[in-house]
Amino acid sequence: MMLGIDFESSTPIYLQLREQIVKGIATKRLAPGDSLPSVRQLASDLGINLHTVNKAYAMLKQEGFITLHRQKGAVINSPDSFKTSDEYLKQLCDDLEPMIFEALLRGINEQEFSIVCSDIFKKIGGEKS
Amino acid sequence: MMLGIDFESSTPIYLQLREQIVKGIATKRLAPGDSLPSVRQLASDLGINLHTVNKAYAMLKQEGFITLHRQKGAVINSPDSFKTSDEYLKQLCDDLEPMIFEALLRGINEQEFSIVCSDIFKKIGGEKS
Amino acid sequence: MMLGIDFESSTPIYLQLREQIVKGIATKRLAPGDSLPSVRQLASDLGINLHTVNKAYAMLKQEGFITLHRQKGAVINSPDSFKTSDEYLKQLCDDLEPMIFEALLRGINEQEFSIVCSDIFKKIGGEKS
Amino acid sequence: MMLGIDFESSTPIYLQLREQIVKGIATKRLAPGDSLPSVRQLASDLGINLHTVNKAYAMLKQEGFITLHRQKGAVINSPDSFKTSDEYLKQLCDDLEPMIFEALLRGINEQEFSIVCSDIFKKIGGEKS
DNA sequence: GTGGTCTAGACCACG
DNA sequence: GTGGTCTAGACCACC
Repeated sequence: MMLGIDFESSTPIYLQLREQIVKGIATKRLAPGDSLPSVRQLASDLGINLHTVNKAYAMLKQEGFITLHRQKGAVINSPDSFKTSDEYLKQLCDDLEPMIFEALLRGINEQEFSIVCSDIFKKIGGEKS
Repeated sequence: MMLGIDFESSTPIYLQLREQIVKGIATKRLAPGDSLPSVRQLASDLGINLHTVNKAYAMLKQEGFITLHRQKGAVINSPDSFKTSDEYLKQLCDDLEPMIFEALLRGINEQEFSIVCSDIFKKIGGEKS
Repeated sequence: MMLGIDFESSTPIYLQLREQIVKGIATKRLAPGDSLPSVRQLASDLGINLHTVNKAYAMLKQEGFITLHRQKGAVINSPDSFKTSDEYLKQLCDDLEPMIFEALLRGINEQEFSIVCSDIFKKIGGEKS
Repeated sequence: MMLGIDFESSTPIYLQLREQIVKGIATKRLAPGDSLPSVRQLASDLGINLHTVNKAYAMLKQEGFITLHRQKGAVINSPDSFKTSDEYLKQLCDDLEPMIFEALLRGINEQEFSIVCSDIFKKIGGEKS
């Protein structure tokens, strides 16, 4: 599992970490039961702070994506355990809305926006190695 | 023009302000040529500091959405002037991608995601009063 | 003499006014001895404040470009009276230097910069109607 | 890196700061990858407020000249990333034009103006130590 | 009256 | 330690 961190990005490292792992699960490169590297391991691999990895793991745990075992470290949960919640759906809409407003303002209509999304889905499909 | 600020939100006030104004333009409630309240006015209306409003206005100006007029204050630009740029499109994809990964992970497939977007577009259409 | 003011520009109106008049003299559209409109006249023509025009005229006078007569109003001086001063030359260099630094940084070399200047001179030649 | 601020100047401090840094990069005294002092550091060194430095850095970041790194502070970008844009070229002409008009008016012809520019380029070459 | 600049001091998120 | 955000209050240029 390759984790690429962009140290110049404005999105915090721990969030990038979380995103990458989420991405790994979504694309099946990380299957349920798989273990993530230990906090120390990953931190030293990426050259980042322990706390940063910890924060990402804690977040993933809190969201139900992984389970933290004392010995086995971080383990990917079964996808069944984190189905769509109304709460999440609402969050998604709230995040999407301002993006769509801006897209509209920049001359992107519903159809074009749909194509952009579709392209991303396609790209993901291709990555499902 | 109603501007509602959520002081509890984790997104900075000046960004909320920006979003609201972008929204106002996208829904035609703010037409090209319309004036926005003065920095001081809006700040006092919202009970926030004038610098915060200033920052939002400066950003909108920099993005080409408004023009800071000599004494008429802030004026909405014509939508023709801020068409889609490749740069923006790339940004949009980069923002969208992690959201889509997470949606997938939570059991939302492409079609469902599309419906969510579509619903937002519809909602916007309705607000275009 | 057409004076075009850009109310959206960030350069103050009185400076735009000054620039335009300087331009008029440089391109010979305003010859020595010619009169400028009265302060009141010009202000009302352009829809701007009296003080603004006044400020521009005062500046031009102070620089020796025009003479303010009580009755005849503002009159263009002979070009002989405002020859290059060392002081001006120094000012010019100081203004030019940062622009040249930035040009360099943006990949414009001396020759290209020279062409840009040359083009402007050519354009001016053409306007000398 | 010597940064000299002229507190008497009418050009804002944050712009002077920006100019100086641009100058530093153009003359290679600041190479890609080099770090700038932290906002607080520079502010205290110069005896100015940290917000003023911040504004300059934010501007340089927005222009693509530097990257605000997570903890390494501000880092100079590679010059490849900020090549000439049409937009910039237009801006340059607009800035240059009035200066050239005034130069003409003060008896400086195209050739002499060219020499002035050339001298500045030479001077820069000399500073490239 | 407008926005632009500068200062000062505070809190927070990130690492 | 870093930068990002917000507040507060001041002065200035422009109109």
